[in-house]
Amino acid sequence: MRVTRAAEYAIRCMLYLSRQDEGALVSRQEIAERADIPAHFLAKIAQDLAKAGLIEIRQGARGGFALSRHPSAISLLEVVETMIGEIQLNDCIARPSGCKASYNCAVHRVWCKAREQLRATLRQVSFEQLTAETTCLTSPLEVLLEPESLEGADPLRNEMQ
Amino acid sequence: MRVTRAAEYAIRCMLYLSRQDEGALVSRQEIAERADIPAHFLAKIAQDLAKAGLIEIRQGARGGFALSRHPSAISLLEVVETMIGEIQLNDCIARPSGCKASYNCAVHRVWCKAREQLRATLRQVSFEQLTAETTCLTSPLEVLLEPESLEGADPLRNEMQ
DNA sequence: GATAAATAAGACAATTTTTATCTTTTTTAT
DNA sequence: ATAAAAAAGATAAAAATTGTCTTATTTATC
Repeated sequence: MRVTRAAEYAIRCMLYLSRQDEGALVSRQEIAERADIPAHFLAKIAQDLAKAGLIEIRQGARGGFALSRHPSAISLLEVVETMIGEIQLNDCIARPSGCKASYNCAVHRVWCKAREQLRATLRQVSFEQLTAETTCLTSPLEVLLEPESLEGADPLRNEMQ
Repeated sequence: MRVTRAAEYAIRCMLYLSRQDEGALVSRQEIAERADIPAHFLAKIAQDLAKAGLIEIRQGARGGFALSRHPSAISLLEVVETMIGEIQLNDCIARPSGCKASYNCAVHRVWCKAREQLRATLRQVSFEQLTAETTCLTSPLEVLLEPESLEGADPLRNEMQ
């Protein structure tokens, strides 16, 4: 298991979308700039998020991304696992064939327990909760941005019908 | 955080040593063969384990490795973190500079909580406990080995003075 | 319908990490 | 003195990650 940069970006993207008005469609460019994600990389990430049913993608002029569900129904676990696959702490768990006694191994059982604890913790956290509190994308980031870029971004935002 | 192959090997090595008589010195070759670890890779791993004070290395003829402490005083966490560094679930935690509001970020706090849970779980498990139960290195592996290789390994084992 | 704006898709490259392997040196028991 | 064993470090191979770039496709708007 490794929380990759891609997963980190996915979280930021979802966080940014969660802070918009419900169902708001936001362009990839805006998200990329505001959440500090390489734009083309975000395109790939968005496709994974879309396949997982977390966001809707609208193509074409004035296209962009929008959350498929309310942030209260999206857990941190779901976003992370969409990007890095089901969390496995080690190969022994991931590939039982590599471990000659996984069904009956004490070490294996510890990893399983740790894994389930971790997943439970991440599952309990929704994006609604996260946006209710301060995050990396709230004030501290905005302070760092140029005022113009903030204003310029707004007109790009509209509602998905 | 990723439990690398090296960490997995380190666990197996420690598990193998834990199952010997207390203070037993075992050659690198024997451990490598019996725990299915590439011998030269094990040499590197052993040096990390030795630096961390987990094992003693005896050089020269009839040299080898021995546990520095009783298995009850060695936790799974200590072995894992010796190999992969202090567990961090994501970069945001590892490098606060990369996260613009880590001190005050809701996502950050979730990762911190998950991290401490994981570390606590691994800290609670000692190698004495692990060897008391079946592991990948007990019977299932032995069954797979040729009888000769099992007998041939024994004479290599002796006590560290 | 034409145009422009936006994403989709996929090839490709750079970087980093991991996983080794090999050779030479040093240490130690006998 | 010899041989067995680990130390140390250079090097290579493999895999994963992190991007970038180009071409296609889709869509809103005029």
